[in-house]
Amino acid sequence: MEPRYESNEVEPRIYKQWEASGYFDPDKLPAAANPGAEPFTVIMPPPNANGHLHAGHAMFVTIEDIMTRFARMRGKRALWLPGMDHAGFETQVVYERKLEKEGRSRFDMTREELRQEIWDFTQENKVHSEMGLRALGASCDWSREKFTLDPDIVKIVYATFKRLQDDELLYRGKRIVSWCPKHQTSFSDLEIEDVERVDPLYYLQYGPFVIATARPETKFGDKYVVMHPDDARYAQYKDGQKIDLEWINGPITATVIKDSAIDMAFGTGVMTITPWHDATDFAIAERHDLDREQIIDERGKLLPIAGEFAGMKITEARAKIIEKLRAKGLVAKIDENYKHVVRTCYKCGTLIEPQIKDQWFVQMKPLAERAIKAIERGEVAFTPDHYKKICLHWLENIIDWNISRQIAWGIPIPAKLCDQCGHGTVDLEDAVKACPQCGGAVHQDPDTFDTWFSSGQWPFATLGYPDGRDFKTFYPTDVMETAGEIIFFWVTRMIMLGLYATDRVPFRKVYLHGLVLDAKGQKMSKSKNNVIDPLEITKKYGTDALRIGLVIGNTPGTSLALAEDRIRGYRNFSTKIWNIARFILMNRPAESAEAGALPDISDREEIRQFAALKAEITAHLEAFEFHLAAEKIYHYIWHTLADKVIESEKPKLRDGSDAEKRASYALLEHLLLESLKTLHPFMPFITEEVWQIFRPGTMLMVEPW
RNA sequence: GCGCGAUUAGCUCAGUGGUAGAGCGUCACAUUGACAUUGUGAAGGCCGGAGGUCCGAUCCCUCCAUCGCGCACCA
Repeated sequence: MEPRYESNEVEPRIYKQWEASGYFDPDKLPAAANPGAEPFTVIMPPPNANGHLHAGHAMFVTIEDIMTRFARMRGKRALWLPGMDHAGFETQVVYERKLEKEGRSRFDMTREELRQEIWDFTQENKVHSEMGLRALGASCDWSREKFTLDPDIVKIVYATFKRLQDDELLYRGKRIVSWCPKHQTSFSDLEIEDVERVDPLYYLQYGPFVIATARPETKFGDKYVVMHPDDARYAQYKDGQKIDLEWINGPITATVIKDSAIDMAFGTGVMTITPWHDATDFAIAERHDLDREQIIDERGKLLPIAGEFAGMKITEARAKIIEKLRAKGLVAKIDENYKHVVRTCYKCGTLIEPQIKDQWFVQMKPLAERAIKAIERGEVAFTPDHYKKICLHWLENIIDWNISRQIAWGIPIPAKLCDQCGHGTVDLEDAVKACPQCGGAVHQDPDTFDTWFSSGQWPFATLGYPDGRDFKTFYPTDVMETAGEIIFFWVTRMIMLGLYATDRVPFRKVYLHGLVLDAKGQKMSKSKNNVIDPLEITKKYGTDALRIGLVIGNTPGTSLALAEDRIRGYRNFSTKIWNIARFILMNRPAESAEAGALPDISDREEIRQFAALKAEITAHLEAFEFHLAAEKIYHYIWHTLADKVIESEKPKLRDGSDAEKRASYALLEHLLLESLKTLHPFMPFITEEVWQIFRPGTMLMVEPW
């Protein structure tokens, strides 16, 4: 053996050997020959094909690889199916930033040009990410790799879309949606971030009433004045009553509306409504069948209805509008310290401008009900357990899902829209030539799907639902391992869509890991310049050191501070293992290579002790207690095998009889090989390398656990 | 507002109904040894606060505090 362990030499060599062996493919495993072998399936959360791997990827690779390797060694037909995500909106944002740096803009390109450029961009990134996963030791089956834009995946997504329409769970309609004026697209409720702010609250004189608003710039079209039906203060005003009054740009006639959504305790208990730009107001307008007018355009600028303010951005218009209202004597008072919550784009922080738009919505309640039942019945179990409650709470309060996005990069929505009435018709075969509603001419829906609509179908789509052989063998999958952060975006939707499409849960267990933070416990971000590149750590200390460093001391669901010190400590552990192996090999009796040459040492106390430890570790792995399993084998190898057993055998190895020497060697070799096996899921490279030095021609990855 | 999580050694975190553990750091001693180091040992914690259950609570229950995070259409 070399005096030093060179991870940079060993790791790529070992990985190639594994890959060449074919054992990543469950059909080529020794277990495949055994008809009784249980399948074990993990579908990889596909990394976004828009950038490099980060520390979070190293975390998921480590945990999923541990699960997969453990299952494989236990004789299961282990499948870990890799993939890459086109990541619609996320990728388009990344690409737009790139364009911006080059002095270009997506608004100067056709959709087709943009799509082609982003396609090339993702294909390049995909290769980087795939190499990164290999460097991290991922024992996934590359022959089954999927991309979310693969034609077979798209076909399955389309079939689900159609089925949703046939089952009347899909509708297209003018609904108020969350619109980002910067990104020029609508979102679902999950892409919105609520931010607390302090703004002025303006009390405006509206005829005989005083209304409170934080957004005077939306008030141009306001012609309904709403109050609670039980409000004694306004009992004199009747529902539907007309009132003439002077408003921002001249006299108007307002109509009194009584609606119990009004909070009598807020402000004056009276408000005017702007249904086009506010969800509450929209709901009131729906109930009373009121007119809706657009005030603000898609870029966040005022429309002609604003008169002299038309064309202004809302932020600059606000002060000027208040100035004018003040001059007209319509400002009753201003509360400068009004604390409220505003909705912003999760990506750019721009204020969300609600707009009424025609979008595709999935009616979620029926889907959520099935998911709730499945979770309550324990058909899907969560680690850590408290995520169960979090999921149920979200599912119980679910709202309809807007799955349309006004961006080029994504799966095109297979539908035709009517030029005249706007009606939408799902059309998978390009067969719809006229609007079934009014007979008008139709055009292709220019929108794409919310990327999560397709990712939500990932477990069954990747396995070739409904007829694929893999689907029959490997679905439902065993575990979905992913980041706790995307539980609503992804996990709950996979459960709902999986149940909907296949009538079965997509996975039996969900394991959620936390964030990987920097050494100081801060979230990594480019702006803070504290991003740790896992591949650099790997080069410096070895992948094995990084992997076990991500596992020990990390419980499911909690975040982990990644300190380089710790990884260095585990690099030292690699060195320790190497030296243990060297020492034992140095003491190998000359003839031991021949079978049966070593004495039987199975009655030694050390053997029994190890067997007991192994049983504990196995139980921890079954229970997803990877941190305990890893710490126990780590501690055993260093502080029992090296510090105690080897030390106590040294005198016999040096001065004992031949028989004693051989017995000592047999004991140490047995304990080392068993330790390597137990450590392999955590530190696959060094364990494989050392194993093959002792057992040439065999492969630890497929040794029986 | 509702909910969830956290609070344990200097730091980062495990853990258990029976006098508290790891890694890193600190200190002392040893060691050229299988060990770009390692070994032996030490210091260091009223296990956030207050009640309760129990023979016994860091662990279970209640309340509180602080921090973090979700969810929430009050203009």
